[in-house]
Amino acid sequence: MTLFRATFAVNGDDCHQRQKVGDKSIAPSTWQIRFHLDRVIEGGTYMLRIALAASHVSILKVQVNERAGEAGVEPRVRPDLPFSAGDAKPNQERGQRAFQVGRGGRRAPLFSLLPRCRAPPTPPRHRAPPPPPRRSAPPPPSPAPRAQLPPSPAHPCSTASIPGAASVACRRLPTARQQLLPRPRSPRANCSFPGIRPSRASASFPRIRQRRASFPSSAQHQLHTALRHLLLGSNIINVGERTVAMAPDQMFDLNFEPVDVDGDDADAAIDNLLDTPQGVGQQPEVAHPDEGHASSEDDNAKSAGMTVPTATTASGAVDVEEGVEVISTPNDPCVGMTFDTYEAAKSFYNNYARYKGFSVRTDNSKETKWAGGTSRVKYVCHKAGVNKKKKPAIDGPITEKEVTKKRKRDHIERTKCPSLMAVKFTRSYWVVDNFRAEHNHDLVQKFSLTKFLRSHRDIPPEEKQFIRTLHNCTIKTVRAYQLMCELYGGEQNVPYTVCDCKNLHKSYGVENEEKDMKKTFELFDEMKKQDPDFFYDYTLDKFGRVEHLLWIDGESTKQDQVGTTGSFVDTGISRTAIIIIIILLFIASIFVTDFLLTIAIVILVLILIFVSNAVTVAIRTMRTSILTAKRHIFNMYSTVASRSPTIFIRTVFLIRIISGLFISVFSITLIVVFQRFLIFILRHVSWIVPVLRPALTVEFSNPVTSIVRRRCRNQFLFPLIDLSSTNSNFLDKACCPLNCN
DNA sequence: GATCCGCTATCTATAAATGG
DNA sequence: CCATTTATAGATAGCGGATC
Repeated sequence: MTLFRATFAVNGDDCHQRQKVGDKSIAPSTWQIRFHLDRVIEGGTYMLRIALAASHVSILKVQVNERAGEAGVEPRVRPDLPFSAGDAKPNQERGQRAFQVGRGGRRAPLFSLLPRCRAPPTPPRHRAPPPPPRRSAPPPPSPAPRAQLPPSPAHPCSTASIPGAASVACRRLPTARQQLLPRPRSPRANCSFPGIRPSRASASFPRIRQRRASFPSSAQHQLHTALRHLLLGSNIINVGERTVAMAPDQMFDLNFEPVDVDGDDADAAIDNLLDTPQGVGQQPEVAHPDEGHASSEDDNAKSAGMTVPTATTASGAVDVEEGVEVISTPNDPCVGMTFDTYEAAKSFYNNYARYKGFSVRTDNSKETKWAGGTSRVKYVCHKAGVNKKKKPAIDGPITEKEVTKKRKRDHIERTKCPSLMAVKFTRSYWVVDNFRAEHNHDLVQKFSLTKFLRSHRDIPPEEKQFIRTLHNCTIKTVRAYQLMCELYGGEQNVPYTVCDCKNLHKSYGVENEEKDMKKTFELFDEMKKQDPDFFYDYTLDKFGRVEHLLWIDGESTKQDQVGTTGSFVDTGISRTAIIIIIILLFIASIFVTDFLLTIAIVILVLILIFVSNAVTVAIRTMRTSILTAKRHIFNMYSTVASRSPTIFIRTVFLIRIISGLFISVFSITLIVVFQRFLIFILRHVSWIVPVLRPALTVEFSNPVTSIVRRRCRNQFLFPLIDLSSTNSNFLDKACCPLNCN
């Protein structure tokens, strides 16, 4: 039962900020969450789950049962739990516990503290042999026979939250039946090793967990320890002589009776709940020899001063401490290894490849009739095969394109690398039927650099959502990436590049590409309701797309000051431009004796000056009077006037040319009257609009290519477009009365 | 006949250079 | 810093020969 879930978009202002009390003093703010429970089980066990994001040194203080101490109300916290020095500061009065995190410069890693959704566990088709006992830590006895019943569908995890927001969620303790089910810890069950016990470094090397393990350990360990004590201390784990925990993937309903589990599982449950990588911030776990190996290559590399991953590290963890990378050691693939899906096989091989320092691609796949689809897939090193032959040079004259300097591109030189892993479908599962480990090229030795390899670059879904949220909050792409670097503890830990963020940002624009016109017209309709004089019209091309768009706001005709307000039609003419034209005419008459040539030169100058000026005025008008929101980070002038010569404003063109010719003969007053007369005609003589529409509308693009139009729409109308999700109030801002401040 | 293997052509998605 | 462009990687399918 999720009681509260906060997001930046909806309630970003609900962040727990300090409050000013009086002039100088600052007091912390407090959230109080009340659980309205219909049925409370006395002596039951309930779990409070907290996600915390802090950018500075922060103190988390949790108080449970504020009525503790009152008559008939028992305090539900254990005041006798020890706290590690530096990890937590107990304040045990009235059941309070306070923890300080983020101290020492390193900030609490964000995502490692957040709950996440897990996919429903896939029942393994091919069961792994029982693992032998560990040497270092013998496993506890199995509490109950598992996997006797088919796994129940996982409850939809509703605890996923937008990063950066606090969330409080509870989960249901497992029922007796659920305890008999295989614990969906990881995709490890999707893989089995013939003759080899499945290790934590096997196919259970989930990418997301591996990535999360790359957070720095110090602050994470602090918070982990703090929350661990909090959970252990607040009657979560102790019921009688047994400890109580929850299944990691089961929702916790406060109205269900809790079920005990053994202490080790409780320990693991909390580890899983906190989503903290094993061993991070603790003594590195010594891996079993079966789990990996420290090859002679590694030793050689070490002796050569290179940083190599070692086998004696935590599972899946990569940390950077004083320049030394620490990662886990996945098992090598071997013939006979089985997987549920070929995607799982690829994921496993990809993780192995990242540890080794190469990238993976799919070489080819074959289909057979009996399999009903792909039956064999071969994954190879990214340097397998040979580079494509370049097309032979075309005889003939050298074109301009060939002369133009070509871009520098990354080039992967394929070396016929023999490394591969082939999996074959055997009617029930996928089995590795071929594996070659040797490479004929150098591998990436430093683990943190492997993120640049193609197959290892990825932005996890939750971080995509986070970046999108940042983007909607006007945080630029590069800034968002810098933030992620900060959260990861350094750019070397971020599993993607700033270029990936840019491309992700670009994809957001593509999503809205088909919505912009609809949103624009909705906005225009709204504006028309508020401004009865507002007028707009449009034409469609043969494909039904908006070809021309015209709008006139009501303020344009009410302003006496020509040239500073108005719409695309009423762009007016600036007095500065008039002076310039008179000077140009004077100069031209001095140096050019031919009358017609003089007129031609003047017309050209007029076009250049007026069109440019008109666009400038129109852009300024749009910026100040219509697009009132703050998300206008685009260079309209360069878009319309400089970069797109196909775009011009016919209306302005005609009006300005005619006006400019009149300037040399008549007074400025006549021009103003003429312009206002045109506008009056446009607004009040209905039949003239369709007649003059082609000349009175703004040409946005060549309808064939639509590139210019898309560019113009993306930049010019983008603030009107992205109305989804977080900026739901943007429309209200944009629809405020025109020329409002 | 089914399968495997190597090679090539074609298409698509995208990384990243480029210009404004 | 952003939108646009474009070369490239990767995916896919097809073909022919070899092998079982």
